[in-house]
Amino acid sequence: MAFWLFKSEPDAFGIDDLASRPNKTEPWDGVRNYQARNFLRDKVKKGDFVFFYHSSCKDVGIAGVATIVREAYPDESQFEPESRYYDPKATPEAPRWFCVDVQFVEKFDQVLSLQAIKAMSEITQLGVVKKGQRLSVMPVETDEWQLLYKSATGIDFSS
DNA sequence: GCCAACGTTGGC
DNA sequence: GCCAACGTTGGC
Repeated sequence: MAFWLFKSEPDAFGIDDLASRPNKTEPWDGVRNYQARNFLRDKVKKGDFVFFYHSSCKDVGIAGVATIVREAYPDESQFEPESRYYDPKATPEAPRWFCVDVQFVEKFDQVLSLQAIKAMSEITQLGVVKKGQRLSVMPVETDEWQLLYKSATGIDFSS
């Protein structure tokens, strides 16, 4: 079991949107960066946990937790010419982009802000605090997950 | 809206 | 394979 951080712009799709979906589940599609794609395709497994991060908005930071309920499968939007995620070089026989399904677990009472995360001296590996890491899908070290979760909720994380 | 930091593209 | 130009990301 592993831990991840997924970024999304809440104006487009935020944690409240995930919570209101049928089964509180939604495909995490539209990832169009190869390094992030490789994580999704090869490393993200069913049962893994995800910090749902809100970017480019008023309250930037970790908004809550989700879990992986379906592992990598081809992202349909790459085949749809009208989609903003359309990729003319991708075919169903040779898909280039993948998605996973995520399910809502919990929303934090308040967003664990980027500012607060940066202020935690123990958090040194997380991509959002490191210079030049703008992946939309990134791994989270287990010990840093525990610290961040405790900081956000006041309780120890347990699956 | 600014702009730094990346990633991708394409000519050579 | 290099690298300049261009597009995108994302905090501020």
